[in-house]
Amino acid sequence: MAKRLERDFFNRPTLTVAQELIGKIMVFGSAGGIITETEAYIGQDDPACHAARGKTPRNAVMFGPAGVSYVYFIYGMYHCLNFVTEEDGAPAAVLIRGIHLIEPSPLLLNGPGKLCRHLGITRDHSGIDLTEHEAFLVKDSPFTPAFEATPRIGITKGQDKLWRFVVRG
DNA sequence: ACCCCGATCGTA
DNA sequence: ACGATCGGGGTT
Repeated sequence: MAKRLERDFFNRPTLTVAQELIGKIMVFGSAGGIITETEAYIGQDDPACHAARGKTPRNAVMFGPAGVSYVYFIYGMYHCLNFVTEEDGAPAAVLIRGIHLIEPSPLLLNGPGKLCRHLGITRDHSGIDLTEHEAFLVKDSPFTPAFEATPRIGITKGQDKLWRFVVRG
């Protein structure tokens, strides 16, 4: 039985967490699957990070403790799911861009908007402590897929950084 | 009060 | 490669 990832997993450098999340299992209600694609967004010096221009009501949870969900609404129609990283006070998070769903039926959810749409994740699911919630969590797994690093998708600033991690093949 | 733009997606 | 789409965050 795979073990839940605790706060000490998320409370580390964001690039480490983003890479190690590849292959881990996310559980959301009755849905569960393998994380296949992530992106790192790190603090004030990352122009693509929502927290680049300081704390606002929207990005406030990024400034809080690690292991908490951060869901935002974008393009007037999509939601995107992140996991907060780094120590309390340091704004950073990992965007979950892809999941290979296993339960209740196999399905590849590639793309953060599609992922949230299919699972029914909205801003109501932002600010949830994944180390405490009984039906929203991340579990360890026996998988350690090979992955590659690329520029992040859909951003106009910070394209020089190879902070997207995606399963190879 | 309001303006503007985006961590997207699907089709071409 | 590009246009549809539009809520709401950030600033006035």
